[in-house]
Amino acid sequence: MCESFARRVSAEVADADAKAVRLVSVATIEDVARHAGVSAATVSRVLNTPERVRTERRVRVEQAIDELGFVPLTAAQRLKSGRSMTIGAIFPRIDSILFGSVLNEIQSRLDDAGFTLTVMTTGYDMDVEPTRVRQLIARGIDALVLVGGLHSEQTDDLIARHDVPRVNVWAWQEDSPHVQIGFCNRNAARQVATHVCSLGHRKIGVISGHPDGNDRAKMCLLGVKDALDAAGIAIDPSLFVPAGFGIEEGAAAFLDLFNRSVPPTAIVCTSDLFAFGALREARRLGLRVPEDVSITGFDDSDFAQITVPALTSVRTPRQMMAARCAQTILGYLNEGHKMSSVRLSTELIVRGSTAAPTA
Amino acid sequence: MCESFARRVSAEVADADAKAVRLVSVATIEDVARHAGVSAATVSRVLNTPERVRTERRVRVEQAIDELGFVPLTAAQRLKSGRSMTIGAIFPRIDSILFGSVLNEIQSRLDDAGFTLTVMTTGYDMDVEPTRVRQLIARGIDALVLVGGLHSEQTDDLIARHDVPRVNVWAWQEDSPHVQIGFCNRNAARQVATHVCSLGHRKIGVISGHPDGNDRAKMCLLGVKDALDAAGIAIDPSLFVPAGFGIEEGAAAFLDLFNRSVPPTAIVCTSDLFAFGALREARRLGLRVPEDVSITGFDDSDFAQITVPALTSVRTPRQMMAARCAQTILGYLNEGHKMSSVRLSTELIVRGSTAAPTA
DNA sequence: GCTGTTTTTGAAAACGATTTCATAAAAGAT
DNA sequence: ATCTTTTATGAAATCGTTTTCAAAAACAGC
Repeated sequence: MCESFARRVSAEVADADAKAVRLVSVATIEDVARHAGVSAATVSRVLNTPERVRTERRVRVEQAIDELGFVPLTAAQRLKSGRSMTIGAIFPRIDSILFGSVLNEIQSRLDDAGFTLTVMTTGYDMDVEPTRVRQLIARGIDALVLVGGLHSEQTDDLIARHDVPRVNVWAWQEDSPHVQIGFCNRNAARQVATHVCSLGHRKIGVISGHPDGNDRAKMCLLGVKDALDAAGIAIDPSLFVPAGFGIEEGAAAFLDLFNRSVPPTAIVCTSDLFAFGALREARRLGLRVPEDVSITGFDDSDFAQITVPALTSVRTPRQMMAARCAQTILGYLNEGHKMSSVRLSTELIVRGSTAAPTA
Repeated sequence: MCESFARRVSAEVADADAKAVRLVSVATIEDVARHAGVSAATVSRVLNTPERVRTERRVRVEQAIDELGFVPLTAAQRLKSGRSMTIGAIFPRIDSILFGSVLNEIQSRLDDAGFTLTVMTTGYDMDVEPTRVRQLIARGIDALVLVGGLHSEQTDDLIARHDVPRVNVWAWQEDSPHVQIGFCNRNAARQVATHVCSLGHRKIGVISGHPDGNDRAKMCLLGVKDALDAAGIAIDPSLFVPAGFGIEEGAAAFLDLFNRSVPPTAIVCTSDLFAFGALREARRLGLRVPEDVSITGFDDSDFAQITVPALTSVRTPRQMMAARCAQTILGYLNEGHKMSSVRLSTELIVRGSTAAPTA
């Protein structure tokens, strides 16, 4: 009944003194039509195809819209037109220097095209992903952005069944059946690990994300192993320490590695965050970087330049990835262009945190 | 016609072999009803009030829902029930170590309660705010989160007219007419500036965000001035350098300040990012911190601990703010509890980047 | 001024859920 | 077994837009 009251009030207002409209609720398109003395259809046309409404009436309607503060509900639009002008994205988290900047870029590009981005997070828990997909589908998203190439069958199934255009970002694999806009994590990790090997390190610790359910972490590990193999270094699984996301976790993993009887001379981290934690912990332990231990990051975040020493890392094309992702989706939705995969390249950035091991 | 085809296919499937359902589009509640041999009303009840449906039929319906991969469209729900289960938030940006973590926390708390957060950004441009508000209102948000206390008249008006519950975060001011959950920026800035003054600095540079249209920046500047006043230091406007958001901008501002004939002995930054940039630039210029120049940050981000020296900053209660914000909104929406303002406190964290000036 | 064409317009039917209301079925009381 | 009460169910109205379709108005050409 609260609602019917609101509607009644707004109707009264429409008929009465428009100047006095304030703090009054929701006007519908019918209210606007009545206020302007036209039909609802005409109001709708003013909103969507103004060129097919006579100037004189259009102006009158626009005025009415203004006076009543009318905002058309997307829910009703969605229902009738089948498009929600919303793109969904499922990311491990919103924060983190990495995801944030990508989301920001995607969002602002979609915004410019009149689309809205709705972001949901998994907190790195693969099991909640199908739920998120369902929530987004329920919202009628016109397309979906996922992080990484590996997703549960349930996720894939839901997306396929509902025929939602889909783009995977942040990964690129030869044989993926999906549209993917990203880079090869394996290759990127190999780049930085190769650099460390070529400096002469033989005992190399690795701090990575948990590989289960995270293909990026998995691929990074493979890349590091590729490099070790190529350098003829035997893989010692005990030197591979998985860590949860964050600086503290990186620090803890570093401490773990340096509690060994013979600690590594270099630490390869598959995230800058881990490396920051490692750097901090190294300093706390009185270890000099890179003299006592070399440390590398992954992603070349903004903060890689502000540490002492600055962090050797591998630059991943996040801005470009975001831009191409938005562009691909918009091209498909607006122009009907086929979506296609894009493989972006990564670049090793050598800074002060790596050096040859001291004999 | 594409749509009617899809509907036809899904109907056929519903009648035929359900096992074969794959890559087929959207089932409606009617399809489910037909498939289960019940009415749409019953399906709706299974979804919303399952306890009022006989077990035997409920199971049949649940099975049908599963087999058809039915997901109810929120658009239709919104239309009928008036609630969208969506909360809107308008932030300057999604990335940035600060906003990201707050958004993440708000989002995950709302998620737990079945609400979705839709974030829109302004890029620090006040002029686009009304547009964002309009977009969110169009989406039928049940509540809105804004950053800061100062907003355009148009923004306030739209929100009021549409009767959207509103919470301002990230600021707290004595006389605000709105619900605000945050801290006093002025006070926080005063805390850190007072610390610098009490160390004996007399010539203090300030790097802050642009104060126009940004009440947080404005309040921070006032706080710094409060401290200088209290210490009996004359305000020198030329030492107040506004900067755009980011590390680079902080570095540039620092450089500007140190190109003066008599550079300051301490730099107060109203954002950790500025301070990181300043630290980097100081190192590049061969200046020692804190011996040659003291530098302070604002917000105590995670990275304040990993710089060398670690950054003196003022900790702002971001997690708590996010948590209370979500809690307040949920309490109002779900339980009807009146929303009320919360003033959170800040804490000065002294680390290695500040010291007394060397004579 | 009349006819034929084009442009504008409004009435009404969707879109896909929820919800009311009346009826049917089950349970309980005697 | 019958009557009352309670619980389950389905038909139909509804939410606020868009869109189709047919009618009305404007415009042209003669």
